[in-house]
Amino acid sequence: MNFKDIDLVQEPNSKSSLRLWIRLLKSSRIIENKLRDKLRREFSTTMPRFDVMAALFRFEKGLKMNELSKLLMVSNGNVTGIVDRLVKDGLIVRMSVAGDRRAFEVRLTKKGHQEFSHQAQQHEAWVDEMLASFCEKDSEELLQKLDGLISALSDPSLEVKK
Amino acid sequence: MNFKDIDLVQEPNSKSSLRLWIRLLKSSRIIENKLRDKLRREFSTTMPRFDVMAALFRFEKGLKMNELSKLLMVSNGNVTGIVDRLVKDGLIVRMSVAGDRRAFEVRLTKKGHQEFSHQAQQHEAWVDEMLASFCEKDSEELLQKLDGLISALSDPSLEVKK
DNA sequence: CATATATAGTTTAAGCCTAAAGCAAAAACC
DNA sequence: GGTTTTTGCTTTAGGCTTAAACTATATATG
Repeated sequence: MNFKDIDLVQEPNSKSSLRLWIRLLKSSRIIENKLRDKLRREFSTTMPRFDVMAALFRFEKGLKMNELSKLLMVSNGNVTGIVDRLVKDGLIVRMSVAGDRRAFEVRLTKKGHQEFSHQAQQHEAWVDEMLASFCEKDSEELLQKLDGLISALSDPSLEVKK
Repeated sequence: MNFKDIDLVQEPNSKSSLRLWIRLLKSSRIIENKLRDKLRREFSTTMPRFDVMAALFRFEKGLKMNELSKLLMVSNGNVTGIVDRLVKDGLIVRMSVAGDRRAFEVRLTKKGHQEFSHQAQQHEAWVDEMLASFCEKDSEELLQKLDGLISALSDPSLEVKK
């Protein structure tokens, strides 16, 4: 992908909601694409793997599969596959939960913890490099606006009718 | 997916760049998930299909495969598959380009145009419904900040080193 | 002109992702 | 206690996505 051509994209004169959504999608796609590229080149890993490990890094005691899937906002079955591969690579482990023979706790292994610590540091540096110039100016405001957006989106009273 | 549980997600105290990126990703995931759901339920279609048709709707004269992939910021091979399926469904056509036997122009068929017009109207209404309450307040500012972000991201001088 | 390089697009392998169906265990109900 | 419903997770089928390899055509270069 060549990111120099992105400015070919020009939005039509639509309502502000739609324009907002298109910008939102575009900015996160740009960042996502760059990060994916870096993760692959530098660490031979992917965003979904990184995301799972990040969640487990934060919740040291471990997470159940369904907690993981809620946290990452992806489907249940999706998590199964990613976790399978991380287990195969010795980066995480499934542990049975006392009192519930259906459930698993997933945790980082020592190797996984080490590997992720290193990756996370670089990852943060990349994000910083990408956003630094923007963040000097007015990141705090954008941050707050996005928070407002997120809570508006999560407000059940506004839930799009099922 | 149950969107009522999204507020379980709480970010750690990290640098503002990282926090900004996480929020950005989260807000677009919420919207993306809701729209995917609606598109599937109402029109039995997907976001990638919708995106391709939207691009072709805007560029009535048609687009070449590589133009499409730049516009949508996805890989070349990805577009091939989506276009294949849309062609099979009679919604778009591949037309040969005079003077270049490698290239194709892709265009909406009459059926595709009709179908998309209808979908686009609903799509805009959904986005509006989701974002309306937020947009009344301060969408214009957020819009401009995202534009600033996008141009900062697209600035080659800041390009993350290959 | 002949060769080299670049461009347009497809194919492939592997992973990501969803919805829906399925399985087993737990919880609720009667 | 026995039945029903719910919950936790996996499997499946099908589509999405990428990077890399590949084919064919076009362009540049000597």
